[in-house]
Amino acid sequence: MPLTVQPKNAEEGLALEELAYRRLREALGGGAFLPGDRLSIRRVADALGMSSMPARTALRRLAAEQALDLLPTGTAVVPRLTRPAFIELSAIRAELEPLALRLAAPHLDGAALHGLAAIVAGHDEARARGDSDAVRRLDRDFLFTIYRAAQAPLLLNLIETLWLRRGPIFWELRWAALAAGGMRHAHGEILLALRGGQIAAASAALRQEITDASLFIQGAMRFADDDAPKDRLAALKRPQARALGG
Amino acid sequence: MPLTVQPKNAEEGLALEELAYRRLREALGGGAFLPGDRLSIRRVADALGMSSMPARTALRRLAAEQALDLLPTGTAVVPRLTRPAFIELSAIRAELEPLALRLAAPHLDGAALHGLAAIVAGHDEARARGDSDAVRRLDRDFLFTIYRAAQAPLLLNLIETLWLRRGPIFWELRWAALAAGGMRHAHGEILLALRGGQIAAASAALRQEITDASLFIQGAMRFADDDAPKDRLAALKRPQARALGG
DNA sequence: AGTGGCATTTCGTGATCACATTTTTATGGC
DNA sequence: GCCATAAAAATGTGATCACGAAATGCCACT
Repeated sequence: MPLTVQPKNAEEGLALEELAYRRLREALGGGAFLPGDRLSIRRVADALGMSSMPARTALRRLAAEQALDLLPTGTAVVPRLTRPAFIELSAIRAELEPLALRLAAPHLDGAALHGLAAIVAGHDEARARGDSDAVRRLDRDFLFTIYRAAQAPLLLNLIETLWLRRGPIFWELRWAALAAGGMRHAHGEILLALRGGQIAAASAALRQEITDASLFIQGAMRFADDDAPKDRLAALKRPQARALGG
Repeated sequence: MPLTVQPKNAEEGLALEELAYRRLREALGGGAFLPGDRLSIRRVADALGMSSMPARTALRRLAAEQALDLLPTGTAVVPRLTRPAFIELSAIRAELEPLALRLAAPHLDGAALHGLAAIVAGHDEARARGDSDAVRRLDRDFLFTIYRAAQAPLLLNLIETLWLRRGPIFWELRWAALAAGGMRHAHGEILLALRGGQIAAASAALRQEITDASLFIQGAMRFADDDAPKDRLAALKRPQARALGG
Protein backbone atom coordinates (compact mmCIF):
# COMPACT_ATOMS: atom_id res chain seq x y z
CA MET A 1 0.00 0.00 0.00
CA PRO A 2 1.64 3.21 -1.15
CA LEU A 3 2.19 5.77 1.57
CA THR A 4 2.53 8.72 -0.75
CA VAL A 5 -0.63 9.68 -2.50
CA GLN A 6 -0.28 10.94 -6.02
CA PRO A 7 -3.46 9.81 -7.72
CA LYS A 8 -2.86 11.38 -11.10
CA ASN A 9 0.64 10.11 -11.59
CA ALA A 10 0.02 6.88 -9.75
CA GLU A 11 -2.92 6.00 -11.93
CA GLU A 12 -1.34 7.11 -15.15
CA GLY A 13 0.64 4.02 -16.01
CA LEU A 14 -1.77 1.54 -14.47
CA ALA A 15 -3.55 -1.04 -16.51
CA LEU A 16 -7.18 -0.11 -16.89
CA GLU A 17 -8.38 -3.24 -15.15
CA GLU A 18 -6.18 -2.49 -12.15
CA LEU A 19 -7.44 1.07 -12.07
CA ALA A 20 -11.05 -0.04 -12.16
CA TYR A 21 -10.35 -2.60 -9.46
CA ARG A 22 -8.73 -0.09 -7.13
CA ARG A 23 -11.37 2.53 -7.68
CA LEU A 24 -14.15 0.07 -6.98
CA ARG A 25 -12.37 -1.40 -4.00
CA GLU A 26 -11.75 2.02 -2.55
CA ALA A 27 -15.35 3.05 -3.14
CA LEU A 28 -16.55 -0.12 -1.48
CA GLY A 29 -14.31 0.27 1.52
CA GLY A 30 -15.13 3.95 1.76
CA GLY A 31 -18.85 3.49 1.83
CA ALA A 32 -19.65 5.00 -1.56
CA PHE A 33 -22.16 2.22 -2.14
CA LEU A 34 -24.91 0.88 0.01
CA PRO A 35 -25.68 -2.79 0.56
CA GLY A 36 -27.96 -3.94 -2.21
CA ASP A 37 -26.67 -1.51 -4.82
CA ARG A 38 -26.36 -3.08 -8.24
CA LEU A 39 -23.16 -2.46 -10.19
CA SER A 40 -23.66 -3.31 -13.82
CA ILE A 41 -20.68 -3.73 -16.10
CA ARG A 42 -21.70 -1.07 -18.58
CA ARG A 43 -22.57 1.54 -15.98
CA VAL A 44 -19.28 1.03 -14.15
CA ALA A 45 -17.42 1.19 -17.45
CA ASP A 46 -19.14 4.44 -18.34
CA ALA A 47 -18.51 5.93 -14.92
CA LEU A 48 -14.82 5.09 -15.20
CA GLY A 49 -14.57 6.19 -18.80
CA MET A 50 -13.42 2.87 -20.18
CA SER A 51 -14.84 0.02 -22.22
CA SER A 52 -16.69 -2.91 -20.72
CA MET A 53 -13.75 -5.25 -20.62
CA PRO A 54 -11.70 -3.81 -17.74
CA ALA A 55 -14.84 -3.06 -15.74
CA ARG A 56 -16.05 -6.59 -16.27
CA THR A 57 -12.76 -8.08 -15.11
CA ALA A 58 -12.57 -5.80 -12.07
CA LEU A 59 -16.12 -6.61 -10.98
CA ARG A 60 -15.46 -10.31 -11.40
CA ARG A 61 -12.31 -10.07 -9.39
CA LEU A 62 -14.10 -8.36 -6.53
CA ALA A 63 -16.83 -10.97 -6.69
CA ALA A 64 -14.25 -13.75 -6.52
CA GLU A 65 -12.79 -12.07 -3.45
CA GLN A 66 -16.24 -12.06 -1.87
CA ALA A 67 -16.22 -8.27 -1.81
CA LEU A 68 -19.23 -8.33 -4.14
CA ASP A 69 -22.02 -10.77 -4.62
CA LEU A 70 -23.34 -11.93 -7.96
CA LEU A 71 -26.99 -12.26 -8.81
CA PRO A 72 -27.95 -15.40 -10.73
CA THR A 73 -27.96 -13.22 -13.81
CA GLY A 74 -24.34 -12.23 -13.24
CA THR A 75 -24.98 -8.70 -12.09
CA ALA A 76 -22.70 -7.60 -9.27
CA VAL A 77 -24.37 -6.36 -6.12
CA VAL A 78 -22.94 -4.84 -2.94
CA PRO A 79 -23.26 -7.55 -0.27
CA ARG A 80 -26.18 -7.21 2.07
CA LEU A 81 -24.94 -8.94 5.20
CA THR A 82 -27.48 -10.98 7.06
CA ARG A 83 -27.12 -11.38 10.78
CA PRO A 84 -25.82 -14.96 10.55
CA ALA A 85 -23.34 -13.89 7.89
CA PHE A 86 -22.12 -11.05 10.06
CA ILE A 87 -21.72 -13.35 13.04
CA GLU A 88 -19.79 -15.79 10.88
CA LEU A 89 -17.58 -13.01 9.56
CA SER A 90 -16.82 -11.84 13.08
CA ALA A 91 -15.99 -15.37 14.20
CA ILE A 92 -13.48 -15.74 11.38
CA ARG A 93 -11.93 -12.39 12.19
CA ALA A 94 -11.69 -13.37 15.85
CA GLU A 95 -9.48 -16.28 14.79
CA LEU A 96 -7.40 -14.80 12.01
CA GLU A 97 -6.58 -11.36 13.37
CA PRO A 98 -5.19 -12.58 16.70
CA LEU A 99 -3.18 -15.11 14.69
CA ALA A 100 -1.75 -12.27 12.64
CA LEU A 101 -0.91 -10.42 15.84
CA ARG A 102 0.89 -13.43 17.28
CA LEU A 103 2.85 -13.84 14.08
CA ALA A 104 3.69 -10.14 14.06
CA ALA A 105 4.78 -9.85 17.68
CA PRO A 106 8.33 -11.17 17.18
CA HIS A 107 8.85 -8.65 14.39
CA LEU A 108 7.69 -5.60 16.34
CA ASP A 109 10.85 -3.83 17.37
CA GLY A 110 11.12 -0.60 19.33
CA ALA A 111 10.54 1.59 16.32
CA ALA A 112 7.41 -0.30 15.35
CA LEU A 113 6.04 -0.10 18.88
CA HIS A 114 6.78 3.60 18.92
CA GLY A 115 4.83 4.01 15.70
CA LEU A 116 1.90 2.15 17.19
CA ALA A 117 2.01 4.38 20.25
CA ALA A 118 1.84 7.42 17.99
CA ILE A 119 -1.22 5.97 16.29
CA VAL A 120 -2.91 5.36 19.63
CA ALA A 121 -2.10 8.92 20.72
CA GLY A 122 -3.47 10.31 17.50
CA HIS A 123 -6.54 8.17 17.93
CA ASP A 124 -7.22 9.49 21.43
CA GLU A 125 -6.79 13.03 20.25
CA ALA A 126 -9.11 12.48 17.29
CA ARG A 127 -11.71 10.99 19.58
CA ALA A 128 -11.43 14.02 21.84
CA ARG A 129 -11.99 16.21 18.80
CA GLY A 130 -15.00 14.11 17.82
CA ASP A 131 -13.47 13.41 14.43
CA SER A 132 -15.04 10.03 13.84
CA ASP A 133 -13.51 9.61 10.38
CA ALA A 134 -10.01 10.03 11.78
CA VAL A 135 -10.83 7.68 14.64
CA ARG A 136 -11.93 5.01 12.25
CA ARG A 137 -8.91 5.50 10.02
CA LEU A 138 -6.48 5.35 12.93
CA ASP A 139 -8.20 2.30 14.33
CA ARG A 140 -7.64 0.61 11.03
CA ASP A 141 -4.06 1.85 10.80
CA PHE A 142 -3.21 0.50 14.22
CA LEU A 143 -4.40 -2.98 13.42
CA PHE A 144 -3.06 -3.21 9.90
CA THR A 145 0.32 -1.91 10.96
CA ILE A 146 0.47 -4.98 13.18
CA TYR A 147 -0.95 -7.32 10.55
CA ARG A 148 1.54 -6.15 7.94
CA ALA A 149 4.37 -6.81 10.39
CA ALA A 150 3.34 -10.46 10.47
CA GLN A 151 4.90 -10.78 7.03
CA ALA A 152 2.21 -13.26 6.10
CA PRO A 153 0.90 -12.14 2.73
CA LEU A 154 -1.81 -14.75 2.38
CA LEU A 155 -3.16 -14.03 5.83
CA LEU A 156 -3.01 -10.28 5.27
CA ASN A 157 -4.93 -10.72 2.05
CA LEU A 158 -7.61 -12.75 3.80
CA ILE A 159 -8.03 -10.16 6.53
CA GLU A 160 -8.27 -7.34 4.01
CA THR A 161 -10.97 -9.25 2.18
CA LEU A 162 -12.91 -9.75 5.38
CA TRP A 163 -12.71 -6.06 6.20
CA LEU A 164 -13.77 -5.19 2.70
CA ARG A 165 -16.81 -7.37 2.96
CA ARG A 166 -17.65 -5.93 6.35
CA GLY A 167 -17.18 -2.43 4.99
CA PRO A 168 -20.62 -1.60 3.58
CA ILE A 169 -22.51 -2.60 6.69
CA PHE A 170 -20.16 -0.49 8.73
CA TRP A 171 -20.89 2.62 6.74
CA GLU A 172 -24.55 2.12 7.14
CA LEU A 173 -23.73 2.28 10.85
CA ARG A 174 -22.19 5.72 10.61
CA TRP A 175 -24.67 7.02 13.15
CA ALA A 176 -23.98 4.17 15.52
CA ALA A 177 -20.24 4.64 15.16
CA LEU A 178 -20.50 7.84 17.16
CA ALA A 179 -22.34 6.10 19.93
CA ALA A 180 -19.56 3.53 19.81
CA GLY A 181 -17.44 6.07 21.63
CA GLY A 182 -18.62 4.29 24.71
CA MET A 183 -17.18 1.05 23.40
CA ARG A 184 -14.09 -0.08 25.22
CA HIS A 185 -11.02 0.93 23.30
CA ALA A 186 -8.65 -1.98 23.53
CA HIS A 187 -5.78 -0.75 21.40
CA GLY A 188 -3.98 0.84 24.32
CA GLU A 189 -4.29 -2.40 26.21
CA ILE A 190 -2.99 -4.37 23.25
CA LEU A 191 -0.04 -2.06 22.86
CA LEU A 192 0.80 -2.35 26.53
CA ALA A 193 0.77 -6.13 26.33
CA LEU A 194 2.94 -6.08 23.20
CA ARG A 195 5.43 -3.81 24.94
CA GLY A 196 5.63 -6.23 27.82
CA GLY A 197 6.13 -9.19 25.52
CA GLN A 198 2.87 -10.69 26.68
CA ILE A 199 1.85 -12.01 23.31
CA ALA A 200 -0.94 -14.23 24.56
CA ALA A 201 -2.47 -11.35 26.49
CA ALA A 202 -2.31 -9.06 23.47
CA SER A 203 -3.87 -11.74 21.31
CA ALA A 204 -6.65 -12.30 23.82
CA ALA A 205 -7.32 -8.57 24.06
CA LEU A 206 -7.61 -8.27 20.31
CA ARG A 207 -9.96 -11.21 20.16
CA GLN A 208 -12.04 -9.65 22.90
CA GLU A 209 -12.17 -6.36 21.03
CA ILE A 210 -13.42 -8.06 17.88
CA THR A 211 -16.01 -10.01 19.82
CA ASP A 212 -17.19 -6.93 21.70
CA ALA A 213 -17.48 -4.88 18.55
CA SER A 214 -19.40 -7.70 16.92
CA LEU A 215 -21.86 -7.87 19.79
CA PHE A 216 -22.26 -4.11 19.79
CA ILE A 217 -23.05 -4.06 16.12
CA GLN A 218 -25.40 -7.00 16.42
CA GLY A 219 -27.29 -4.98 18.98
CA ALA A 220 -27.25 -1.70 17.14
CA MET A 221 -27.86 -2.95 13.63
CA ARG A 222 -31.03 -4.01 11.95
CA PHE A 223 -29.94 -6.62 9.45
CA ALA A 224 -31.46 -7.39 6.10
CA ASP A 225 -32.95 -10.66 7.27
CA ASP A 226 -34.27 -9.29 10.54
CA ASP A 227 -37.04 -7.20 9.08
CA ALA A 228 -37.46 -9.00 5.82
CA PRO A 229 -40.67 -10.88 6.69
CA LYS A 230 -42.69 -7.95 7.94
CA ASP A 231 -41.21 -5.59 5.41
CA ARG A 232 -42.33 -7.80 2.57
CA LEU A 233 -45.87 -7.54 3.79
CA ALA A 234 -45.49 -3.82 4.35
CA ALA A 235 -44.08 -3.44 0.87
CA LEU A 236 -47.27 -4.87 -0.55
CA LYS A 237 -49.20 -2.03 0.96
CA ARG A 238 -46.62 0.69 0.60
CA PRO A 239 -44.58 0.07 -2.48
CA GLN A 240 -41.98 2.75 -1.74
CA ALA A 241 -40.42 1.73 1.59
CA ARG A 242 -36.97 0.72 0.39
CA ALA A 243 -36.76 -0.68 -3.07
CA LEU A 244 -33.61 -2.64 -3.77
CA GLY A 245 -33.31 -1.15 -7.22
CA GLY A 246 -30.21 0.73 -8.24
CA MET B 1 -41.25 -19.49 -18.56
CA PRO B 2 -38.10 -21.57 -18.84
CA LEU B 3 -35.39 -19.81 -16.92
CA THR B 4 -32.66 -21.70 -18.66
CA VAL B 5 -32.64 -24.67 -20.93
CA GLN B 6 -32.53 -27.88 -18.95
CA PRO B 7 -29.08 -29.32 -19.38
CA LYS B 8 -28.87 -32.78 -20.84
CA ASN B 9 -25.95 -33.54 -18.58
CA ALA B 10 -24.27 -31.59 -15.87
CA GLU B 11 -22.02 -29.65 -18.21
CA GLU B 12 -24.36 -29.09 -21.10
CA GLY B 13 -26.30 -26.04 -19.98
CA LEU B 14 -23.42 -24.52 -18.06
CA ALA B 15 -22.05 -21.15 -18.99
CA LEU B 16 -18.71 -21.58 -20.67
CA GLU B 17 -16.91 -19.54 -18.04
CA GLU B 18 -18.34 -21.72 -15.30
CA LEU B 19 -17.35 -24.83 -17.18
CA ALA B 20 -13.81 -23.59 -17.64
CA TYR B 21 -13.64 -22.61 -14.00
CA ARG B 22 -14.80 -26.01 -12.77
CA ARG B 23 -12.55 -27.92 -15.11
CA LEU B 24 -9.53 -25.89 -14.08
CA ARG B 25 -10.40 -26.08 -10.42
CA GLU B 26 -10.86 -29.81 -10.58
CA ALA B 27 -7.62 -30.22 -12.47
CA LEU B 28 -5.81 -28.11 -9.91
CA GLY B 29 -7.26 -29.98 -6.96
CA GLY B 30 -6.63 -33.30 -8.66
CA GLY B 31 -3.00 -32.68 -9.32
CA ALA B 32 -3.17 -32.44 -13.10
CA PHE B 33 -0.74 -29.55 -12.97
CA LEU B 34 2.56 -29.17 -11.21
CA PRO B 35 3.69 -26.15 -9.26
CA GLY B 36 5.27 -23.71 -11.65
CA ASP B 37 3.22 -24.74 -14.66
CA ARG B 38 2.13 -21.81 -16.74
CA LEU B 39 -1.47 -21.66 -17.90
CA SER B 40 -1.85 -19.22 -20.73
CA ILE B 41 -5.26 -17.97 -21.73
CA ARG B 42 -5.09 -19.13 -25.32
CA ARG B 43 -3.76 -22.58 -24.51
CA VAL B 44 -6.43 -23.15 -21.90
CA ALA B 45 -9.07 -21.88 -24.30
CA ASP B 46 -7.85 -24.24 -27.00
CA ALA B 47 -7.72 -27.17 -24.62
CA LEU B 48 -11.30 -26.53 -23.56
CA GLY B 49 -12.50 -25.84 -27.07
CA MET B 50 -13.71 -22.32 -26.42
CA SER B 51 -12.64 -18.80 -27.19
CA SER B 52 -10.29 -16.78 -25.05
CA MET B 53 -12.95 -14.91 -23.13
CA PRO B 54 -14.31 -17.63 -20.83
CA ALA B 55 -10.84 -19.03 -20.28
CA ARG B 56 -9.56 -15.60 -19.39
CA THR B 57 -12.35 -15.02 -16.90
CA ALA B 58 -11.94 -18.43 -15.32
CA LEU B 59 -8.20 -18.02 -14.89
CA ARG B 60 -8.68 -14.59 -13.40
CA ARG B 61 -11.25 -15.93 -11.00
CA LEU B 62 -8.91 -18.64 -9.79
CA ALA B 63 -6.15 -16.09 -9.41
CA ALA B 64 -8.42 -13.87 -7.33
CA GLU B 65 -9.15 -16.89 -5.14
CA GLN B 66 -5.42 -17.40 -4.67
CA ALA B 67 -5.68 -20.77 -6.35
CA LEU B 68 -3.37 -19.48 -9.07
CA ASP B 69 -0.63 -16.92 -9.05
CA LEU B 70 -0.13 -14.28 -11.68
CA LEU B 71 3.21 -13.37 -13.16
CA PRO B 72 3.84 -9.63 -13.55
CA THR B 73 2.94 -10.14 -17.20
CA GLY B 74 -0.47 -11.49 -16.28
CA THR B 75 0.22 -15.12 -17.09
CA ALA B 76 -1.35 -17.54 -14.64
CA VAL B 77 0.97 -19.99 -12.94
CA VAL B 78 0.30 -22.88 -10.60
CA PRO B 79 1.47 -21.70 -7.15
CA ARG B 80 4.86 -22.93 -6.08
CA LEU B 81 4.63 -22.87 -2.32
CA THR B 82 7.69 -21.73 -0.48
CA ARG B 83 8.34 -23.07 2.97
CA PRO B 84 7.26 -19.86 4.74
CA ALA B 85 4.11 -19.74 2.63
CA PHE B 86 3.30 -23.34 3.51
CA ILE B 87 3.85 -22.67 7.20
CA GLU B 88 1.58 -19.64 6.95
CA LEU B 89 -1.06 -21.66 5.13
CA SER B 90 -0.96 -24.33 7.80
CA ALA B 91 -1.23 -21.76 10.57
CA ILE B 92 -4.36 -20.31 8.98
CA ARG B 93 -5.86 -23.76 8.55
CA ALA B 94 -5.07 -24.55 12.19
CA GLU B 95 -7.30 -21.62 13.18
CA LEU B 96 -10.12 -21.82 10.67
CA GLU B 97 -10.78 -25.55 10.48
CA PRO B 98 -11.16 -26.05 14.23
CA LEU B 99 -13.45 -23.03 14.20
CA ALA B 100 -15.56 -24.71 11.53
CA LEU B 101 -15.65 -27.87 13.63
CA ARG B 102 -16.81 -25.96 16.70
CA LEU B 103 -19.52 -24.27 14.66
CA ALA B 104 -20.56 -27.60 13.19
CA ALA B 105 -20.69 -29.56 16.41
CA PRO B 106 -24.16 -28.39 17.52
CA HIS B 107 -25.55 -29.41 14.13
CA LEU B 108 -24.11 -32.91 14.11
CA ASP B 109 -27.00 -35.17 15.00
CA GLY B 110 -26.95 -38.92 15.28
CA ALA B 111 -27.32 -39.50 11.58
CA ALA B 112 -24.44 -37.18 10.80
CA LEU B 113 -22.21 -38.87 13.36
CA HIS B 114 -23.13 -42.22 11.91
CA GLY B 115 -22.13 -40.99 8.47
CA LEU B 116 -18.81 -39.83 9.84
CA ALA B 117 -18.26 -43.21 11.45
CA ALA B 118 -18.87 -44.86 8.10
CA ILE B 119 -16.27 -42.61 6.51
CA VAL B 120 -13.74 -43.49 9.20
CA ALA B 121 -14.45 -47.19 8.72
CA GLY B 122 -14.06 -46.86 4.97
CA HIS B 123 -10.84 -44.98 5.50
CA ASP B 124 -9.36 -47.68 7.73
CA GLU B 125 -10.30 -50.33 5.23
CA ALA B 126 -8.80 -48.37 2.36
CA ARG B 127 -5.61 -47.91 4.31
CA ALA B 128 -5.47 -51.62 4.94
CA ARG B 129 -5.87 -52.17 1.21
CA GLY B 130 -3.09 -49.69 0.53
CA ASP B 131 -5.41 -47.61 -1.63
CA SER B 132 -3.83 -44.23 -1.01
CA ASP B 133 -6.19 -42.41 -3.37
CA ALA B 134 -9.22 -43.64 -1.46
CA VAL B 135 -7.54 -42.79 1.82
CA ARG B 136 -6.95 -39.26 0.70
CA ARG B 137 -10.47 -38.88 -0.61
CA LEU B 138 -12.04 -40.21 2.56
CA ASP B 139 -9.82 -38.03 4.68
CA ARG B 140 -11.13 -35.07 2.78
CA ASP B 141 -14.71 -36.30 2.95
CA PHE B 142 -14.54 -36.69 6.71
CA LEU B 143 -13.38 -33.16 7.29
CA PHE B 144 -15.58 -31.45 4.74
CA THR B 145 -18.64 -33.30 5.95
CA ILE B 146 -18.02 -31.59 9.25
CA TYR B 147 -17.18 -28.24 7.71
CA ARG B 148 -20.33 -28.25 5.63
CA ALA B 149 -22.39 -28.94 8.72
CA ALA B 150 -21.16 -25.66 10.19
CA GLN B 151 -23.53 -23.91 7.79
CA ALA B 152 -21.02 -21.13 7.42
CA PRO B 153 -20.70 -20.50 3.69
CA LEU B 154 -18.01 -17.86 3.89
CA LEU B 155 -15.87 -19.98 6.15
CA LEU B 156 -16.38 -23.05 4.00
CA ASN B 157 -15.35 -21.09 0.96
CA LEU B 158 -12.19 -19.91 2.68
CA ILE B 159 -11.25 -23.41 3.73
CA GLU B 160 -11.84 -24.76 0.24
CA THR B 161 -9.60 -22.06 -1.15
CA LEU B 162 -6.85 -22.95 1.30
CA TRP B 163 -7.09 -26.61 0.37
CA LEU B 164 -7.03 -25.73 -3.29
CA ARG B 165 -3.89 -23.72 -2.85
CA ARG B 166 -2.30 -26.49 -0.85
CA GLY B 167 -3.33 -29.00 -3.49
CA PRO B 168 -0.44 -28.89 -5.94
CA ILE B 169 2.26 -29.33 -3.33
CA PHE B 170 0.36 -32.27 -1.95
CA TRP B 171 0.33 -34.08 -5.21
CA GLU B 172 4.02 -33.62 -5.61
CA LEU B 173 4.15 -35.48 -2.32
CA ARG B 174 2.40 -38.55 -3.70
CA TRP B 175 5.39 -40.67 -2.80
CA ALA B 176 5.57 -39.25 0.71
CA ALA B 177 1.86 -39.73 1.23
CA LEU B 178 2.44 -43.45 1.35
CA ALA B 179 5.05 -43.07 4.04
CA ALA B 180 2.52 -40.91 5.86
CA GLY B 181 0.77 -44.10 6.79
CA GLY B 182 2.79 -43.84 9.93
CA MET B 183 1.25 -40.46 10.63
CA ARG B 184 -1.19 -40.49 13.49
CA HIS B 185 -4.70 -40.70 12.21
CA ALA B 186 -6.72 -38.37 14.35
CA HIS B 187 -10.12 -38.69 12.73
CA GLY B 188 -11.21 -41.51 14.97
CA GLU B 189 -10.20 -39.48 17.96
CA ILE B 190 -12.10 -36.46 16.68
CA LEU B 191 -15.20 -38.54 16.06
CA LEU B 192 -15.02 -39.99 19.54
CA ALA B 193 -14.82 -36.54 21.09
CA LEU B 194 -17.71 -35.32 18.98
CA ARG B 195 -19.81 -38.28 20.06
CA GLY B 196 -19.09 -37.44 23.67
CA GLY B 197 -20.01 -33.82 23.16
CA GLN B 198 -16.46 -32.77 23.98
CA ILE B 199 -16.28 -30.02 21.44
CA ALA B 200 -13.12 -28.42 22.79
CA ALA B 201 -11.33 -31.76 22.73
CA ALA B 202 -12.41 -32.43 19.17
CA SER B 203 -11.30 -28.97 18.12
CA ALA B 204 -7.94 -29.44 19.80
CA ALA B 205 -7.46 -32.83 18.13
CA LEU B 206 -8.18 -31.36 14.72
CA ARG B 207 -5.77 -28.53 15.32
CA GLN B 208 -3.15 -31.03 16.40
CA GLU B 209 -3.71 -33.10 13.28
CA ILE B 210 -3.24 -30.08 11.05
CA THR B 211 -0.10 -29.07 12.92
CA ASP B 212 1.32 -32.59 12.82
CA ALA B 213 0.65 -32.94 9.12
CA SER B 214 2.26 -29.60 8.51
CA LEU B 215 5.39 -30.59 10.40
CA PHE B 216 5.54 -33.92 8.59
CA ILE B 217 5.32 -32.25 5.23
CA GLN B 218 7.85 -29.66 6.21
CA GLY B 219 10.20 -32.49 6.99
CA ALA B 220 9.47 -34.59 3.93
CA MET B 221 9.20 -31.86 1.35
CA ARG B 222 11.86 -29.98 -0.45
CA PHE B 223 10.33 -26.60 -1.10
CA ALA B 224 10.93 -24.32 -4.02
CA ASP B 225 12.97 -21.88 -2.02
CA ASP B 226 15.04 -24.54 -0.31
CA ASP B 227 16.89 -25.75 -3.35
CA ALA B 228 16.40 -22.81 -5.63
CA PRO B 229 19.98 -21.55 -5.51
CA LYS B 230 21.70 -24.76 -6.49
CA ASP B 231 19.00 -25.81 -8.89
CA ARG B 232 19.35 -22.59 -10.80
CA LEU B 233 22.99 -23.36 -11.26
CA ALA B 234 22.21 -26.90 -12.27
CA ALA B 235 19.69 -25.66 -14.79
CA LEU B 236 22.36 -23.62 -16.48
CA LYS B 237 24.29 -26.78 -17.16
CA ARG B 238 21.33 -28.99 -17.99
CA PRO B 239 18.73 -26.90 -19.74
CA GLN B 240 16.17 -29.67 -19.93
CA ALA B 241 15.59 -30.46 -16.26
CA ARG B 242 11.85 -29.92 -16.27
CA ALA B 243 9.93 -28.55 -19.17
CA LEU B 244 6.87 -26.48 -18.50
CA GLY B 245 3.70 -28.41 -18.93
CA GLY B 246 1.08 -27.65 -21.45
C1' DA C 1 -57.26 3.32 -11.15
C1' DG C 2 -55.66 -1.32 -11.76
C1' DT C 3 -53.97 -4.84 -14.89
C1' DG C 4 -52.25 -7.50 -18.57
C1' DG C 5 -49.36 -7.63 -22.44
C1' DC C 6 -45.96 -5.84 -25.46
C1' DA C 7 -42.06 -2.96 -26.89
C1' DT C 8 -37.82 -0.83 -25.45
C1' DT C 9 -33.89 -0.66 -22.91
C1' DT C 10 -30.40 -2.73 -20.24
C1' DC C 11 -27.69 -6.50 -19.17
C1' DG C 12 -24.04 -10.46 -19.23
C1' DT C 13 -21.76 -13.51 -22.25
C1' DG C 14 -18.77 -14.69 -25.61
C1' DA C 15 -16.38 -14.05 -30.22
C1' DT C 16 -13.05 -11.59 -32.88
C1' DC C 17 -9.61 -8.35 -33.73
C1' DA C 18 -5.61 -4.96 -33.16
C1' DC C 19 -1.77 -3.71 -30.52
C1' DA C 20 2.19 -3.78 -27.48
C1' DT C 21 4.97 -6.64 -24.78
C1' DT C 22 7.06 -10.83 -23.50
C1' DT C 23 8.97 -15.25 -24.43
C1' DT C 24 10.89 -18.51 -27.34
C1' DT C 25 13.62 -19.88 -31.19
C1' DA C 26 16.81 -19.35 -34.75
C1' DT C 27 21.04 -17.16 -36.28
C1' DG C 28 25.53 -15.45 -36.63
C1' DG C 29 29.92 -14.03 -34.56
C1' DC C 30 33.57 -15.17 -31.35
C1' DG D 1 30.92 -24.75 -28.03
C1' DC D 2 29.02 -20.41 -26.08
C1' DC D 3 26.68 -16.26 -25.96
C1' DA D 4 24.68 -12.06 -27.68
C1' DT D 5 21.32 -10.68 -31.01
C1' DA D 6 17.45 -10.57 -34.09
C1' DA D 7 13.50 -12.79 -36.05
C1' DA D 8 9.29 -15.18 -34.89
C1' DA D 9 5.82 -17.05 -32.13
C1' DA D 10 3.03 -16.53 -28.15
C1' DT D 11 0.74 -13.78 -24.74
C1' DG D 12 -2.25 -10.32 -22.05
C1' DT D 13 -5.01 -6.37 -22.67
C1' DG D 14 -8.64 -3.90 -24.23
C1' DA D 15 -12.16 -2.43 -27.86
C1' DT D 16 -16.14 -3.55 -30.43
C1' DC D 17 -19.87 -6.23 -31.82
C1' DA D 18 -23.74 -9.77 -31.95
C1' DC D 19 -26.88 -12.48 -29.44
C1' DG D 20 -30.23 -13.95 -26.17
C1' DA D 21 -32.09 -13.13 -21.71
C1' DA D 22 -33.76 -10.12 -18.21
C1' DA D 23 -35.56 -5.84 -16.46
C1' DT D 24 -38.02 -1.76 -17.25
C1' DG D 25 -41.41 1.22 -19.15
C1' DC D 26 -45.50 2.06 -21.67
C1' DC D 27 -50.07 1.90 -23.17
C1' DA D 28 -54.26 0.06 -24.32
C1' DC D 29 -58.03 -2.27 -22.17
C1' DT D 30 -61.23 -3.26 -18.64
